[in-house]
Amino acid sequence: MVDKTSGVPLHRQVAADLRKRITGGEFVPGDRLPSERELTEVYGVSRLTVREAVGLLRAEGVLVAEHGRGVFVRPRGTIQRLARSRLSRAARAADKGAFLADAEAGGFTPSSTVQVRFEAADERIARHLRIQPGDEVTVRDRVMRADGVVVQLAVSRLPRVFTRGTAIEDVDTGPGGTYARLEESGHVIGRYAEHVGARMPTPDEVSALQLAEGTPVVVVTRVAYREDGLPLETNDMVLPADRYELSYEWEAE
Amino acid sequence: MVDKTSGVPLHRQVAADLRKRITGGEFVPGDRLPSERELTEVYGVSRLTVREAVGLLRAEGVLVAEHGRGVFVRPRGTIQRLARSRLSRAARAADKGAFLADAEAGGFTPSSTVQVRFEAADERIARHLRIQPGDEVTVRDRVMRADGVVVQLAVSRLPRVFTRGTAIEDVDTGPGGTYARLEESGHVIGRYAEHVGARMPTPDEVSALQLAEGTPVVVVTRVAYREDGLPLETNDMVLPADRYELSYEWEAE
DNA sequence: TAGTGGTCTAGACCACAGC
DNA sequence: CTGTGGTCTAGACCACTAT
Repeated sequence: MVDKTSGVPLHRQVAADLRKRITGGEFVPGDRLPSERELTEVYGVSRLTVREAVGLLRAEGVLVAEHGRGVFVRPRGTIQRLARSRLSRAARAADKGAFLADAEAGGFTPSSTVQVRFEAADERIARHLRIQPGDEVTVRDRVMRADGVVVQLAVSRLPRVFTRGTAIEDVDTGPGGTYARLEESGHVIGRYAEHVGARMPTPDEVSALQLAEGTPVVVVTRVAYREDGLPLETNDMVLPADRYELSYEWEAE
Repeated sequence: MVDKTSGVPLHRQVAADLRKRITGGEFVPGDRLPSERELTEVYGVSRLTVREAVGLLRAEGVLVAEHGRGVFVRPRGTIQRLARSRLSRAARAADKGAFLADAEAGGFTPSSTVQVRFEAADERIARHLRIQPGDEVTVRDRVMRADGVVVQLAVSRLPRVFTRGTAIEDVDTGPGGTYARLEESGHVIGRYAEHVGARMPTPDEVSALQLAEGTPVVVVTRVAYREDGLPLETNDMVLPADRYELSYEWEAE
């Protein structure tokens, strides 16, 4: 039950109690909670109050609701680990782009859909690529799937001067992907930088990535530089935070 | 207004319209929206429906509500960039730990509160540190502030065999911090690894970091290795995602 | 004091899942 | 068909902010 005189909002009391029962092991991942109407009787509050409590825990990523079935303790998903080694030249030589290398490591069947288009660089892209805003860039928009489910969105942008006449402007870039084509054109990759952040997804991303409520997205912007330091490509990746962990390692100093 | 026959839930229609008006520039960050009661008249729906719409946009991090004042378009915070160079030995030689180096780069006044305790390693820590679960570890629990506001939580753990008799077991580790003391004891850092993820914060983290609704946290686990590959330390950091961006860079191949 | 968001109730109907 | 979560209304009172 709840204490209606404590001053603590009832839905917070209910949420706290459910959270405690879940972390205490009374409900384990995958379990169905009592229905909302049952919880109104258990706690002696209205249905809206129960729904607000459940809503808090959904926003925290603790619970997921399934229409017509019930409210469940969210099952723990499999974490896919991405290490920087996925960008090794050795992997490219073996005909694999970064995502195919991930797939091999993760043991899933990869597929992806690509759209190619051309646009004018906005201010952020221009800064990353060290070009002028408005300069033409080649844009490769990819939706990546593992065993059929979308797991990653990636938008790659290159100054068009580097892609004209290459397979980078085709949907299929051929073995080794974009980076292999760049190196064939004499643009040898010298350095990578990745900028990592996180935020809540847009509604578009929620549907594209089939995100459960309370799931943030990890946003990675990778910039690939030529050996002389000139930026060649930016790649904006959006990953569901509950399915990915990124790993970086480096020598001290 | 809304279309009550379209089948699309009213609160989603309201949320979509508000989102469009915000991205369209009708409301800019910091602006106050019309009150909930005004919006009920504008859209011709009940107050709960308006509140559900506002709730969606709050969960997305688009809006923030202030009790008694109104609902506002969330102002964009300053992004603090963390690069791996903060861990350079040069910075340590200049008497600065990683956080002080960040502060200098970011132009804020740093302060922090530290608690030291000892505990038995759990399974995850044991795996990272390559010790047995139950082995004693020294735990340094830090709350870091920039200009007085909490910006980062960090929990550092080291096998106690490396810290006994050193200032690492004191609240004040002295110039250069934990890593400097380790190196003085002959444990020279050879390599770092960072594992990066994101999730929604726990209620404790929400209050400790004063997080606005719809703000995920970035979770970084850093492992520092000795030159011979032996793990020396794990550091679990929790950062508000709206205030941080992490940067990593490395040479190709 | 007036206006704001925060909380809560009682009740209703709809859409979906599963027997 | 029953039970589930999803949506919505009308109305009420409380807590906070600003004037």
